[in-house]
Amino acid sequence: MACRGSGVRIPSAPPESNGPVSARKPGRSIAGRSAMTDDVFDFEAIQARWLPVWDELAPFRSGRADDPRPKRYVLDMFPYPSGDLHMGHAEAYALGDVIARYWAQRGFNVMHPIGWDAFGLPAENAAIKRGADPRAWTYENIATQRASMRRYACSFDWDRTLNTCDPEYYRWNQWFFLEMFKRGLAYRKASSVNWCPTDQTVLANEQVVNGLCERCDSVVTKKKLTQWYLRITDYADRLLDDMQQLEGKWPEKVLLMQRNWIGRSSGAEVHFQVEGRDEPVTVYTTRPDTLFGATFFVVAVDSDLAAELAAGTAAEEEFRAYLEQAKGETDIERLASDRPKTGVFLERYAINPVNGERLPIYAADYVLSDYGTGAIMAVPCGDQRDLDFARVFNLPVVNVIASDEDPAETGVAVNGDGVHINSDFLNGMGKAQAVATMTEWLEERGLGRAAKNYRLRDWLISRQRYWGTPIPIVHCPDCGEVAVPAEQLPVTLPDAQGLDLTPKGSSPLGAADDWANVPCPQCGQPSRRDPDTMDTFVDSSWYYLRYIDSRNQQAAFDPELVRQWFPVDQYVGGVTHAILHLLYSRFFTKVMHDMGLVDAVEPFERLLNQGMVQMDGSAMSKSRGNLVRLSDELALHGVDAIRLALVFAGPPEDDIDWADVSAAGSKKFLARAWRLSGEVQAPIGADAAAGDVELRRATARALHDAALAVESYRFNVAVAKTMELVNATRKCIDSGAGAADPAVRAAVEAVAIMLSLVAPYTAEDMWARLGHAPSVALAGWPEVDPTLLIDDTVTCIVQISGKVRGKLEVPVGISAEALQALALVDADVQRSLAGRGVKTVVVRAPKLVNIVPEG
RNA sequence: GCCCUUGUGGCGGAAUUGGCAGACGCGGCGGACUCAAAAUCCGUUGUCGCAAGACGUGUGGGUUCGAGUCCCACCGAGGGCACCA
Repeated sequence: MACRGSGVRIPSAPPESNGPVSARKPGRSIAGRSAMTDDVFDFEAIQARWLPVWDELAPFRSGRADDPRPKRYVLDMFPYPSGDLHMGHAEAYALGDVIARYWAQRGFNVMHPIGWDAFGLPAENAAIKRGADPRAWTYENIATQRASMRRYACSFDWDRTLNTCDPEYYRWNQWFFLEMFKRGLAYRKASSVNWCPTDQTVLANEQVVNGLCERCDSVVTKKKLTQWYLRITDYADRLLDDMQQLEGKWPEKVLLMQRNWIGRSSGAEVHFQVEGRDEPVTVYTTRPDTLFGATFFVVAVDSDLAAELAAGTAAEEEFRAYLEQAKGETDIERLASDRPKTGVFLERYAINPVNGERLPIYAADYVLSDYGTGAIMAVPCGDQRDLDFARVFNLPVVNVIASDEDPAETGVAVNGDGVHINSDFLNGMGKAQAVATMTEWLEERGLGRAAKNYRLRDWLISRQRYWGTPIPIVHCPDCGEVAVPAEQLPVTLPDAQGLDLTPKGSSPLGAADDWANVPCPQCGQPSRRDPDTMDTFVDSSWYYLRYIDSRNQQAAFDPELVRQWFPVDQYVGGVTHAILHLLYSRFFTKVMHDMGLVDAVEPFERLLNQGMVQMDGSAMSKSRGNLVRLSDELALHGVDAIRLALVFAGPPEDDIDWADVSAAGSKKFLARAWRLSGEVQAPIGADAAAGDVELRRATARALHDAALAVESYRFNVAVAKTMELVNATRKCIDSGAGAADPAVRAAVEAVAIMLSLVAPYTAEDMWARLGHAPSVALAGWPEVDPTLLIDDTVTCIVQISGKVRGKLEVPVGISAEALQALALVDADVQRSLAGRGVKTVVVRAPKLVNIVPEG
């Protein structure tokens, strides 16, 4: 069976000097010395053999203070403990592990932590459904995932784990919140907020996708509520400008999405007098140059200004009805495209500051109350929305940008650059000059000024749910909002026992009187705790800092340790978090920088977004019936084969269709590689330089190429290079220098080390069979002799008019003249030239000659 | 509608950035071993053609001695943004 040809010997067990290792090898020490047992790749036995060894050796512990190796922080997005790990986790963690293990092999002190994002709605909802305690349910799931992760054998430092639902963790959420509160970065305000009727809680803007709740797809409605916010808008410019240093290190797509989300625009504020009102009304516009084209004025229907302007006018009743109607609309309805414009004339007029024209004021729902000032000057010739509105209400259109088409006729606004007309002192100017001139004109007269605006809103963090971090504020009838003193932190969650967790629009914590009733920390009179909990994105906005010092009882982390490890060198996770989590984390990092806690201003040096794992073209899910269970696949093919299959399937950023992946093929390759380790006959330390030079070249090339591939995220290519080396070694043993050649040992050792990035069990077993002590994970990436990367001779391609017509084997150092001469006398070339003369010859020595014939 | 990304064998995907297209693997085909199968191993596999050869990287044009790679136009797929004044 497995014995092929001659020269196959029975491989010996690892030397006894390995002590604890050989003692742990079932089947090998007892009856396992037959060729049959030793030459069969038994992944279950291999997994069972090495897991306990690794537990003991802990090769990836990163906390030693005296570690002289340079640091590298590799971070995987931590999982949500909603059940066992699935295929998506398997891919993400396999990819992150390749990077972490590679840098460990390269001699870095790699910190590769893992923890659990353990607070949040899914856990709570699942708990409600089963009548279980969310706490018990969460910790059970964490235990399950933890066991799965251990078996999945990522290079995690198990000394650093954290759960965000532990009081020792969320205590520091509360501490940060209070630090922000002190600095005016956390504040409470009444505002119209997004409300999910299913989850019965408010949502941040970022959690509303196309008018639907990001988690449950319910249609989101609006509610006027007083809630806690974090002042992320204070950091808008820095969040935007600091992205320059991420250029080329983060996916362009993510940077673009963040830029769009922040949505900075520049223009001007313009003050308009309103008849019958003392104070002018200010509007924001990106096109102050089109002020002469303003023919009416619009205020957001749900703004305070609209109500004020309507009060006491003949239009008041109509306005009220319109407001009611607008309030009842969901974002879905409001944002529907090609929806006709609606509005109400308020019987009031604003005065255009540049020409004194009276502009009728309308209330409309197409103007947003929370962007800019909630009021706009309407320029129908240049703005499509204003033009649409003008056409519905028969308002005049004044063209201020020269164009062949008349917007009033065509219904298409002219919104680009162009020569200004009908614009008095701007006539004849282009856009840029006109904007500058008008802004200056306004500033000189106190009628306006240059201004910037953002799409980004402050981050609403209150949630009316149980399973989260309590907001550490006490509401006192006299003192108002009072911070819980730092020494009283954490404010722990009350027991869920006896609380009604079903969503009902107010926080379950508010009903826990024993918990909620406290004396005011300032004046001592009876007060109540804030009943809301924090958005779980607060938890994940700084967990990567806590890992650095996760057992610290005195502080969130030691700034000195953070100085050593921060920022994260490589972050790996799904693109689904391109806006929310990454934006919030960047914000937190900047706040902490301002607090003097961290040096860095950006948390994540490099970012890799892995794709999703699908099945038959769509996302795996139980309801679709196309769910591939990770645990089944692991049992069938083994951990290494699944990891290898996922890494080899394609570029990490691309989606993987499990239907296109061959786990069986991966297993076959691993067995093939593993078998080599039993055939090596040269002793440890044999001088490879004395071995077969072709195999030595192949080994050097493979190590070199695989390293380059890993460093540029082309992990699939790194695997292919490993496969090539296995093939070359196989060939060398079977039909070349033979198994005793020292180059064979060097090649197989290189295979084990390269394989250790993707298939740690197989690699470790190979390493032991080669006679080495564990762990292969820290064996070190072999030095490559650069002279082996350069061949003595190369194949020179001879082209005629760009088509390959001949090949020459030439020395690498050949001169262009010699090569040209050689090419021209080549028999194949002469035949193809068929007597035609030579016009020009392009020589790129030593690899290419291109001959251009005459005619 | 606007912006971005992308298009290579039956399939997943390679190609030192302008220099042998299809590395590596899956699948297929042929063979060895086997009573047989599985496993394993060897060979083969872009298309057309018996062959020499011709044609081939979504389509059409262009630049170049030479284009998967650069430029223009179009077509298809995926993603982001979408009343943000």
